[in-house]
Parts: sequence; C-alpha cells; structure tokens
Amino acid sequence: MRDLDPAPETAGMLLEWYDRNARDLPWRVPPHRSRAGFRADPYHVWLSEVMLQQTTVAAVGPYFHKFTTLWPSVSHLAAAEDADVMAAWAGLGYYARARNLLKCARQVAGELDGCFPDTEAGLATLPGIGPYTAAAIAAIAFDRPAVVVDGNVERVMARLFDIRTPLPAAKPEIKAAAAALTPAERPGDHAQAVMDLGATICTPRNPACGICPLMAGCLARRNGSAADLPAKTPKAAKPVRRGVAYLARRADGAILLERRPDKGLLGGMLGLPGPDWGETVPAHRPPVDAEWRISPLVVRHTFTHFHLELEVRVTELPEGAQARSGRFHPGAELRAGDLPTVFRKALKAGLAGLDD
DNA sequence: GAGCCGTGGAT
DNA sequence: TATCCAAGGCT
Repeated sequence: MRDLDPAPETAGMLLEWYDRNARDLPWRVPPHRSRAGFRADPYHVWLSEVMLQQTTVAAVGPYFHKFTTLWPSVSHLAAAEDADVMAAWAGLGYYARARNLLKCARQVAGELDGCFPDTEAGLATLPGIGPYTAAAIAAIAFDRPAVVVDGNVERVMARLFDIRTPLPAAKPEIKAAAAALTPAERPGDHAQAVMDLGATICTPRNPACGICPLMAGCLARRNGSAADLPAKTPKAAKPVRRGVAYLARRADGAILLERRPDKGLLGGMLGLPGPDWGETVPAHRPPVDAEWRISPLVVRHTFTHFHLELEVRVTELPEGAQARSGRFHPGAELRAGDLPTVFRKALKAGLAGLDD
C-alpha cells in the first residue's frame, strides 16, 4: 500500500472550511455549538444515519421529521407497531432498514435501558448498524475518533491521494488514507466536513476544484485525474422482469392488499397481490375468481438490479367478497403513501382502469 | 467478494 | 431515454 501522509495542515483547513460552510441539517449540531461542547441526540444521529444510507439528504428530510414527530425517542419507536413503522417508511426504499431499525430500537430500549452504546464496537453489534454507521454515530454523537468511510469519503480520499485502484479493491487503501486524516479533536465535525465537502464541492461529476479548501494538497488536481476518480469496476446490465398485479375493489370501496414476506424484495411491505416477478409471468391463479380486465396502463419501475414491467388487472367485487389471501383495506384507511412506490404506481394505473 | 435490496434527481 | 448515483448492510 502506498504511503498516504496528508499534508499536516489539511485536516485543519477542512475544519475551518466546515466552520464557515457547514450545511444546516435538522439532525446536526452546527459547528459553533459543537465547539462549545454540545452533541446531537444519539437517537437523532442514529435515525438520520440509517435513513441516509444510500439515500439523499433531500429525500430523508421529510421522513426524519415524520419519525421524530411520531416517535420522539428510541423508547417511543420501540413501542410502535410494526405496520405503522413500515407504513411511515414507505417510499424511502431499502425496506430492510426499517425492519432493522425496529429491531435495533427494541434492543436498545429493552436491553440497554434506552441508551445507545457509546463505542464503535458496541454500536456495530446492533442490527442495521454496519461499519460506516457505527463509526459515524461514535464520532458524531460520542466524540470518538472513529474513521468514518462512506461514498463521499471514498471519493475525497481517492482524489486527495490520487488513488487509482478501482473500488471496491481500493477500500483498504482508502480506509488508511481516511485514518491518516482523522484528527483527535472534533472527530465528529471532521467526518461531517469530509461528507459535506464530497456532497457540495468534491462531487462525483464536475468537481468544483477551483473553490475547494483542499486544492493545495490534492494530488488528483495536480495530476489532472480528479474527474476520473474514484475508479470503479463496471456494473452488470439490468435485466427486465415481468409481472402481474391484481387490483380488486369491493363495492364498498375496499381494496385487496397483501403483506409481503419479511425477507426479500419489498420485504414486510404492503402490496397488490400477484405472482412473483421473473423473466416471464408464471402460470398462476388470481387472488379471487372473477372477471378480470387489463388496465391499458403498463407500470414500469426500475429497482436496484432489474427493470420491471407490470401489467395491472382489475375487477369490481360485491360487498361481501372474500379473497384467498390478503385483506381488504377500507377506502378510508387506505393511503397510497403507505405503499412502496411500485405499488403506488400500480394502484394509480389500476384505479384509472377501473374508473374509465 | 459479490449479489441482493428502492427511490428520485441529475446529466 | 439511459445511466449514474446517494451519509450501506446483510448474506
């Protein structure tokens, strides 16, 4: 591994930049208060960090507000109903995070007296808290000099040290670089400073090197490689999967929904019934024996690793109708916002087909 | 290590 | 339209 000594003034310049340019985020203690010794509520740090996993600040904002309003502490969250938490998370994606969030909350409330562990190792034992999140909470909430490495840090380090090894093979080298830069003082602000820098200046495309506080010491800028870093091994193309979703509406307006199994795609979430999605639509029976019509609107949706084309079939049923599985949700309690996005789209397409 | 797991915005 | 990508974790 290459020698990765940053210029001695680099970390200090980064913190000075952060003191002047830190973004105002709902879960953040601003630098002037951090310097005065104030720390963020560990519950807020944990909740925001889990929500921010592979998710933009803009998307997280309303969800963070909703969760902290509904459940002001980890103990409140631990006491919540599973279905309420999954419904509140609907639309944010990566639903295993919501299931692990509840597991973690119940573990903290039930076994740890409502207090999060204050060390990186302790945090890392909890569900949904991996290497990044453990380090981030330890640094931000508990002032531990943990080495925080997320996608922003990877990009900033790859450029600062002109690391051309492609990810993920470059991870050890990048971790060493981040460790060499992490200060003993204000490690939480330092971590947030690197991430803010990556989000606003050292961006994936068109990095604003001209206004970067670290421009003097940046090897990629000197070598002209900044725009090409970090290198990544190419990803596989997304295949197309096909499926059918059934929208059954009773005369009283209730709609048939199923809760999906806890594991796998959209695990634990409500959805429209239908066969599993695959290269072709498998032979199957509809959830109710009825006359089904095909909505003219095909739903297209892209997941992490495949494109989906979903046909929506619709029917109207008498008031007392029964289904083989799932539950009819009265129109009054049915909120499209409680569904994952693909089923919000399917519901909309199906209702248009029913009402045309 | 590599596949699985969402979504919406930017380019 | 197609691709990339965002404060990753789990298996």
